[in-house]
Amino acid sequence: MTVFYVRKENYPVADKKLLLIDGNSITFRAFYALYRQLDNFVSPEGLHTNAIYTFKNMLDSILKQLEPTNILVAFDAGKVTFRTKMYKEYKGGRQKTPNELIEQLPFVREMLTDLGITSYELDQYEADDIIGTMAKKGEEAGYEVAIVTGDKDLTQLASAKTTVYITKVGVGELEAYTPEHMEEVNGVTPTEFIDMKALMGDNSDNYPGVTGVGPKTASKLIQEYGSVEGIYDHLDDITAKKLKQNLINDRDQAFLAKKLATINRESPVEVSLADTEIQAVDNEKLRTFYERLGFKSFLKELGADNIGEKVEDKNYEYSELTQANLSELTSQKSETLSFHLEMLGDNYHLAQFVGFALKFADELYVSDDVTLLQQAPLKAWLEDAAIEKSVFDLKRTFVGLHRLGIEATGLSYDMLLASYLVNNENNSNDLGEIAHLYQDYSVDTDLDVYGKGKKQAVPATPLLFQHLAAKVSVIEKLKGHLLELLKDHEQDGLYDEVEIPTAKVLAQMEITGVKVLPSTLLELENEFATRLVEMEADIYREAGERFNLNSPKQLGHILFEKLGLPPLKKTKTGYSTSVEVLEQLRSQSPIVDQVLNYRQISKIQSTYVKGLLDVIQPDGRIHTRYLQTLTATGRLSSVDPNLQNIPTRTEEGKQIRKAFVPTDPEGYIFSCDYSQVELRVLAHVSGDENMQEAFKTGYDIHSHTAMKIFHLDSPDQVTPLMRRHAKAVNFGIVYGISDYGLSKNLGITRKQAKEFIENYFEQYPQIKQYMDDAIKMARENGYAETLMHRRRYLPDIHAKNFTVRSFAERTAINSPIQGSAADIIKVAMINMQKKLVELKLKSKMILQVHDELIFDVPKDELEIMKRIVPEVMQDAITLDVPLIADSGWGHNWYDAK
DNA sequence: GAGATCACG
DNA sequence: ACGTACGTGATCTCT
Repeated sequence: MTVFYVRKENYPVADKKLLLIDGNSITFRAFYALYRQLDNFVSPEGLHTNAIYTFKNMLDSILKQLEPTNILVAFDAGKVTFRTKMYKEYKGGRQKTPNELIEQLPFVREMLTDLGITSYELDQYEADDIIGTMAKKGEEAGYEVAIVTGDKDLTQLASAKTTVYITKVGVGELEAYTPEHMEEVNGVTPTEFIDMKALMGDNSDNYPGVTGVGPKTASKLIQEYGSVEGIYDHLDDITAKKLKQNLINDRDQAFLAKKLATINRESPVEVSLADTEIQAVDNEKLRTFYERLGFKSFLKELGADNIGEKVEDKNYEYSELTQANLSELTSQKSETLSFHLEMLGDNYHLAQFVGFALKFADELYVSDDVTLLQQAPLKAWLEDAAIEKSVFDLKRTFVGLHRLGIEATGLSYDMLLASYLVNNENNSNDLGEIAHLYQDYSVDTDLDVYGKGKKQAVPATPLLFQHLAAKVSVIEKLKGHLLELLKDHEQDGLYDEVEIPTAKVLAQMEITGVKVLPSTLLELENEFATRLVEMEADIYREAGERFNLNSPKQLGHILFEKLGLPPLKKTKTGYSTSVEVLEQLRSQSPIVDQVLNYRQISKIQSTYVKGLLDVIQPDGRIHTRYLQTLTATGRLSSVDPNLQNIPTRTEEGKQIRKAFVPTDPEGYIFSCDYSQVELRVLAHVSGDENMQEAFKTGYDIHSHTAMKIFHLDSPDQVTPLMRRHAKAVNFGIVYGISDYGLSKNLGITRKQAKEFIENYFEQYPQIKQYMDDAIKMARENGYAETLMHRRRYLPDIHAKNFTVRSFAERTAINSPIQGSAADIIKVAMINMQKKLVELKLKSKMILQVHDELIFDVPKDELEIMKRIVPEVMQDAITLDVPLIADSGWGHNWYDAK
């Protein structure tokens, strides 16, 4: 049987649909869609394949949506075209297309041929012109025409018979440009769109239009006069003087731009409509092609007959361990093993044990009886430091085993941590999902195996055992590749000396937990409950009715409709009632303040008082989990509960901290935090002499900045307001400042904010240099990097959309700073833990809050902790400026300041 | 399950 | 002209 890639039947001409694809544009999009996966998509022979792979996925999605009968994929032929002859700067000044992308283009075309799809390029012409010409041919022959591209230029071809589809963010979505949609978006028809472009010029194609004319003016002019020619025929009617003069000055440019913008619909294309008929798939060639590129999932799609033995077999041969045969293991020996402990659910402090799997000496063993782990020889193996163990999620494994009375050592490889360092974009912690990232489909996701929500359940034994066997096998299978990637990224040090040891420290912290007094929280609960009832009553009285205060919708109705306050800001769904808005309305009605107060107390009551009471364990302690492989910057996060956002900014909120106490009733909560760690990191990486000087001398950095940007001679002249402003600028710098953001934060005008920033850059010139370099580096490398080589990929740095690109640029500035600070405190934690053990102290590290470490300290260890903690933290790394850590202590967390 | 809000660094 | 501060998690409402 002949196989076609898409449905092929005999259609009458009227039902024929010609699909024209802009091959370069789609390949380009495909490349950047999986840009961060560049290193993971490499064929056995070393060719990058991310664009080819994504192209195929996009193609599938396009074909499914559009169901064409004929297809042509058009490619650009080369740099020299009739347009460059007309204007030699055409498309000049563009960034060079990466070689990793160029090398993939021929393979995209080869794949198309194998799939039975015609592709075509024409010397001297662009893909656009081929598409324009073929669309015309199609329309004339009575076909329905669909064009797919990532480039809005082609929308000028939209007509009653032709729809232009623009790919949206993500792989599959298309936005349909019909003539009607064009008018909605631009206010002009597809043909008029050419004239609009002629006036505006095109930055990315590098040709100018008329000075000072953007989309708004262009659209207005075209709506009025119909075309460029029309405008110049009626120049005298134009009243705006500047605009008129610009039009006169740039006349030649406008007419040239129109020629450049117009797609040539009469190109000498040698392809006929018959040539675009879909051909039979060449299965043999396609299979060879997929094998060559290492596309396992596509091979699978080709069907069982075609897969052969290339696709991984999901049937693992394993032995089931039982009480009866466990002793047979005793004679076995191995210096390394892979191990997986399966628990159902995220919270491994409480999760149900499901089973385990281990692999050593090429043998797979599985069991659903975790008590076997507590017996010989398994317990001894797990506790033997000389046996190196590979796992997925070291911390989870360590804590799980600890619950079984096993103190694991020799845990040396963690697939989850390795994968997070190599690429932290995908923050899944599912073994299956992560394996899939590396093109290994031999293990299913937990979602597929266990289901979710109410339907979550452990499957029948053979299925479960297969899953466990698959997991432990994949840990071992991908190990070499991941370790190699770490080396390539110069991340082996970060992995071995920072992340792996951090996981062990965190496991210890989580297991220790922190003692929280329910009695203190219960007292607060009563107090707040009374106050909340009173506040509610006051608000209802003021509002004249009862309503649900927690519903922003109902509150918005009361404030902005019933009471007639001015709605200052809107959200997607209605009026905004956020603090930002309410603070501005304070003076207008007493209800506003009442609502603000209510909100504050209500938050503390539900999230902290009640929330924490619910998670105190029978041992009287709270055991959070730190997520080590989640954030984009390398920080930790804390969940179930989050102990990194316990209130500190308001007095009522702070009360919560009184419930956090040391184990020893006479002991101390000891807290030590880095002073201005992010700014110090910035001073270091930027090498800015003025800022370094400030830190070296020990000035108050915000006052120092105030002196600098307000041109003062002495610190005495700095007013509190100046210092506050300077502080906001310092923070803003770290976030990748903008005048708008700063003005909003400080409630000043944009102009003032701009001035602050300009002064700042004048005074700290190397910081400006750092910011520019950070963006440049990210553009060149595709990622930003911390002091310890932690990466954050920033594919959006190439985005055309200003907002999207700007966000990536700010991230390029911020991530190395925030991330390096995160690296540093991790080192401090490791050294601190080591020190506690070395000195045989009973004090425990119990919490980390980004720049702060908190300890549970017995009474008689306070003095030594006061000496060693700040010292260890300050010595975690040597920078060009000193690191300073300040300590505080007390009989509860509230007093430890 | 998404959106709004607000707690932290 | 574009429309913004960087990084998180929990709770509540409402569809």
